[in-house]
Amino acid sequence: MADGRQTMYRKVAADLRQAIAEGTYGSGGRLPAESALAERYGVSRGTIRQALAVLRADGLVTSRRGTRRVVLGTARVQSFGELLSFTRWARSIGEEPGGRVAGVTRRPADDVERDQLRLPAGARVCEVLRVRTLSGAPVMVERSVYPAHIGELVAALDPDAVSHTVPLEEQGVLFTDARHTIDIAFADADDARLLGCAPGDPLLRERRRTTDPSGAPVEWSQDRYLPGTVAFQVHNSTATGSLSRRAAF
Amino acid sequence: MADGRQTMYRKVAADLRQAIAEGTYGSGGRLPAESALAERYGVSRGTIRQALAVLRADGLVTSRRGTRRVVLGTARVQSFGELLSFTRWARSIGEEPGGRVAGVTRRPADDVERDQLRLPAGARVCEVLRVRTLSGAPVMVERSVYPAHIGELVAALDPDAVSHTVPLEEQGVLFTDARHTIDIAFADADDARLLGCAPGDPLLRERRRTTDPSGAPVEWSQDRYLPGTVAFQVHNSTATGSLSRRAAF
DNA sequence: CTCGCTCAGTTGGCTGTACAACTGGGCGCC
DNA sequence: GGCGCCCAGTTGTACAGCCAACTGAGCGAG
Repeated sequence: MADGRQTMYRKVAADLRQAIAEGTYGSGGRLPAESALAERYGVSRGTIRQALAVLRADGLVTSRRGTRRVVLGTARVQSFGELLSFTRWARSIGEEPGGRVAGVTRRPADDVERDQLRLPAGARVCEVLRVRTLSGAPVMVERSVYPAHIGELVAALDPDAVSHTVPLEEQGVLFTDARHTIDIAFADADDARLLGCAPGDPLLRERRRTTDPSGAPVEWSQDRYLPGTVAFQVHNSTATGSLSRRAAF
Repeated sequence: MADGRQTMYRKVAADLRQAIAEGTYGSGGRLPAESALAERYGVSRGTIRQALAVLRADGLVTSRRGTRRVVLGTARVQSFGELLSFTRWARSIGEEPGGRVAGVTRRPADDVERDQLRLPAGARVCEVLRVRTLSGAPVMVERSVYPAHIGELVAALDPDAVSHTVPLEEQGVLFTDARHTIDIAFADADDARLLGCAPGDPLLRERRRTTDPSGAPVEWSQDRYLPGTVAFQVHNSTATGSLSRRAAF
């Protein structure tokens, strides 16, 4: 998963994840007890519990007082980076990502943008309009709005660059937290032209605000996917929840 | 909420959540150190860390080695129950939920249903078709498929009952984990008739598989929302992730 | 045979300790 | 003034232990 930090609980979690994926415990089967795992890996029970919390958050196992953990499924969960970057995501599923910048505009931030990016009145932003392709076919239109200082870095990138997030991270712009809102939008003239659909056609919309390690917003993006190209999947439990349904009126 | 189990870390988490919502630390402000919170609440640092992990999962605070935690936002996150039950969700946002059963069918499970509900070949299921309303206006069509033994309980419910999940839980059917897949679907004849739209109109689709504490699937449901009525929101970070994007081809 | 009780096994919750890794500000040097 | 180093403060990781709460299976009484 490209996360080089090798701590014990990550190693244990990775090992258990692989064992589950290989069907070692079966679907609906039971995991060994925490104490047994602790002995097997030569670590304390606390470390095992940390590893299992990761799998739990990924929706791979249940956990309930009194009985051993049960395998829920073998779902492949993407790392944060794969979710954030269209390029990384496409490569992780074996598709060839592409993209073309269709427009860069610098202008004062509107009210929504000032709120989302936590900018002062009068601040300027940089908006990048891009169409993203899989194996050459247009799939998604991306409207990313950056604060001016980050926008400069983006604008300086090679217009043909497939990925923007990767070079940004190399220049020290880190993405660590994101809030996603998913609903339906209808294609405007730009969408229709870039995606090859008709104006008014429905698109799956993901709006995303991303923040850096210090909690400062670095990106406010709106991605619009052609129907039938992607779906979003979330795991959720009484113990761990990050999904909510919002009224849209 | 409605989670009566009063453990220390839950109390601390609830208290901090409220303080954040009230703006005590400001947006972008910094939380007290774990050790300071431990002293304030009279608990160990481990318990504080457990409480903060909850807020972190909800996307309320960052956390990074070396510096104090930063407030990310005050987003209201719904409990698992509010997300699972249309009725509870509607009430939590101050709307009056309604519903009407438009059809109950008992039949052999198809391949997808057998896979999702982990049923043996030849098993039968019970499908309930319902239209859900907010303040009388149709908003969503729900197609829920239950294994036969649970389907009997559902079919025995009052047809006018607003909520199905609440009485089911009272009868000992517990919902603890769910996997949601969100994309676009197009209205069929039933959808159009029940929602008052035209066949072929786009709908926001949420497919959901819910499991009980032992990991056994109890429900496989497909909900279709009229555009503009709801949006789904997810939090996500390098540390915690349960959202993924899936190819739909 | 059935019901209820007991009990070993298991996870949840909490404490305390120690050290590692990292941040940000302040201080001193140039 | 500007630069780099150092250090106090803070969170991350890991260990060890204790008890509570709960489950499921097995046993015994009726």
